[in-house]
Amino acid sequence: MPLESLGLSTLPIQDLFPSIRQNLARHNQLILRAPTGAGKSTALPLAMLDWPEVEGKILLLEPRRLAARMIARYLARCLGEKVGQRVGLRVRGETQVSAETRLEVVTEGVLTRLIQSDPELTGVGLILFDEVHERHLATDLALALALEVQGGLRDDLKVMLMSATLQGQPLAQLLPEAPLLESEGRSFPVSVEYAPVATGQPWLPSLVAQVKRQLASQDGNLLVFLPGMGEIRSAAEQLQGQVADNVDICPLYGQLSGAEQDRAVAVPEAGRRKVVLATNLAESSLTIDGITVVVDAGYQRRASLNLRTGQTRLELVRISQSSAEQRAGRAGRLAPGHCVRLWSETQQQGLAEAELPEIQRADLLSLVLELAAWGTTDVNELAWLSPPPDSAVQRARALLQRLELVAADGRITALGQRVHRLGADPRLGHMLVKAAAWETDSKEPGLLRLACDLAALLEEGDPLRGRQVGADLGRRLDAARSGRYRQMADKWWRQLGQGHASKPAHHSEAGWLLALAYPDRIAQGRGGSGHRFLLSGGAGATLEESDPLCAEPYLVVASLNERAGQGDARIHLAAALNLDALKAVQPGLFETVRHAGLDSASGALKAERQTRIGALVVGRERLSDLTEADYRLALLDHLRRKGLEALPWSDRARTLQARVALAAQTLTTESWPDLSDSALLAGLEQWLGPYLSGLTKTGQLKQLDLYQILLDQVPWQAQSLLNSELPERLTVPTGSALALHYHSGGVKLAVRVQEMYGQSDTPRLARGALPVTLELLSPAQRPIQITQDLAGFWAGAWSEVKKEMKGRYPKHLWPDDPANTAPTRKTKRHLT
DNA sequence: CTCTCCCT
Repeated sequence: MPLESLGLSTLPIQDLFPSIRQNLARHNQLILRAPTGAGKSTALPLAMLDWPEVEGKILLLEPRRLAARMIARYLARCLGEKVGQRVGLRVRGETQVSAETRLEVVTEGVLTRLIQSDPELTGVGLILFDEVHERHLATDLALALALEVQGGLRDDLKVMLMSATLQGQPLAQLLPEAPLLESEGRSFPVSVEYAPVATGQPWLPSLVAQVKRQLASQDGNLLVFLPGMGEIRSAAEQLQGQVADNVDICPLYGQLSGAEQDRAVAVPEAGRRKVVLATNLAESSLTIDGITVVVDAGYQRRASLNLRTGQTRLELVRISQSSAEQRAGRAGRLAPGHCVRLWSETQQQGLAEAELPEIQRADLLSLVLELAAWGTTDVNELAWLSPPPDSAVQRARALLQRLELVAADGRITALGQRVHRLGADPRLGHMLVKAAAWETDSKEPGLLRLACDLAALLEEGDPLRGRQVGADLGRRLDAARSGRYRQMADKWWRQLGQGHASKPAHHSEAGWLLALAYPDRIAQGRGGSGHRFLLSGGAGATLEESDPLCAEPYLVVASLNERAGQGDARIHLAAALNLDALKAVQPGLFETVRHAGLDSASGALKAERQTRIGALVVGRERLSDLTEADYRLALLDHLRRKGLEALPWSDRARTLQARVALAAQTLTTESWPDLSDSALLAGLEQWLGPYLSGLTKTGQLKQLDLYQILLDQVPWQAQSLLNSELPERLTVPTGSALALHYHSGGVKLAVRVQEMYGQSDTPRLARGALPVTLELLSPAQRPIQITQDLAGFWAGAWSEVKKEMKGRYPKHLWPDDPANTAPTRKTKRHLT
């Protein structure tokens, strides 16, 4: 069809059409760089409907539901049709496709599901990935699966990656055979001004001043990029009353209602101007028309998984160069614009080229379950733009196993398949399926309905966010029973709810239900000031001190945020937990262990039977039948807490540690034990345990001969090699056997220079692999020279040293050719 | 002083 008739005649992407067609005829992979406004997600897919090079259906992938819906509507209108005719739409909760549909606009998560249900993607000829540069987790996963389909089952399937920028994106590395086509965008020049904030100064006041300056000096509307809601509110307060009457201040962030967002996006009435204070939302998700000036603070909040604790933390970080460019571009969509950056040109060079892709920093629980549903237990089997980090994959798999969604071999279980089908977060999905089963078994009505309400609340976000109402989830349940919350909860209830009550059980059941989703976030009050808690996963967490939940001995924490550099995480959403109720339904969470330990106050040994949930001790029973094993365990426990320094180290034992470490590097024909501090601490029970027999008090640890115990760890053969090649002492030319000083990097010998006469070159150990660092001393034991090259020293610096020594110690012998002089410990008088 | 998305 003629594009002119669709009002798309002037789009830059058209110039590339002949080239795209040629390449589609010859290749099944293609990379297209096209900035905003080129027409890559509008004119291009429409034109493709008529191209003979494209057979079958076209899938256009969008990262966001809103964008997918708008594009589908726009394209259908261009064809004079409704969505669901030639142009279809498939997003969560909305499917409009028919037999007539040739082009389906879908979100990335939907493609993943399509591939899982039909791995051959029957009828699909081409997949267009839009906005690949944003590198969402869903993009990377959908792409990896699509390439798997293409490589293994469908070599006729065509895949095209479309990205606004290639800066820092490994697209060509992943698809080395794919031709790379580049299109111009359609935008106006944006002048960039660097206005750095003085070091050590808070940046918000500078930003407010800049906004006022730009309002005075430039025409049009301003878009200001800030990291979060808090900064936006504070900036709005500082600007209020400080700007002209015709200027509106419009906050814009995800948590605002649709109407409030619309106000920020709308074009102001004639004679009025606006300042939009926005988060990252305005960088890619929302377009605001009529912006001529961008003021960029240069920060964003970014979620990353903390591998140590398994919690996600939100950090304030600098944006990337690529992101800064996208933000600046927002000023040049309709006319030439201006951008002020609150950093310097030097700092600009220091910014990362692109954002770290989500797959490299996010919690991978969903990703690993999606892969298991597809049948992959080894993530490295797939081709990734950036591979998911092993450590995060292992953590995700461990939790999925704990939730019984995957088996020990990594395969998905029947329960896992049911949870996957729900499309909920795996933790919440587990809670939903178990709640349905419990309601059936216990005949207690409304458990499933309550679980559905809780899951919707946690997936869609806190309806009371930002208000000072404490962390209690119960207070939010009523606020989250309408609108989108209701829609989601109803969907799950329909999937699982046959024969279940439609009225939710009481709030007080929320605690144990949530423990099904968050077994690692059961919290126990730490006593003392009352707002500090310990989590079953081992980390600490705190409530606001005024929060009524502080009075609860146990909580389940549904949402918390670690703060970089500060100790405990802050609890945002939690429910009180009745431990007895939890034990009745989830006895498997509780484990019983015999624990022996030394009372830190009295030093006396005590043994108890502890009931634990992960790191929490929730019950204790004193035991009186102490055994030798108890003493041993208690002493080991004591050492683990105090560290290796609590052992009676001698110089000789420390030296042995260093000798064995050096032996492992230089004498590789033998195998050597790892006697490093970290290995010793980790393996305390194995190497030290046997020597603790008969000891009953910490004071008796002093009796241990650590040198001998460590030496016992070295096999006999290796011991004799150690003694010959890395000896404790070295015999110098005078015959003195001097102590060698071993350390992690090598070995040193301190010796009076006169004792080295007659030695022509540096002595070497470990079959010559290790030169001895010589610290040559004056007759008064003062250092003269440190060298690993004795021959060089004799031939070079010695003549100067000799002169100085002669002046200071005239009674000693200072020869011209020390390498060929007899060594001595004495003065000249003794020689004559 | 909680960023933003997504799920047959």
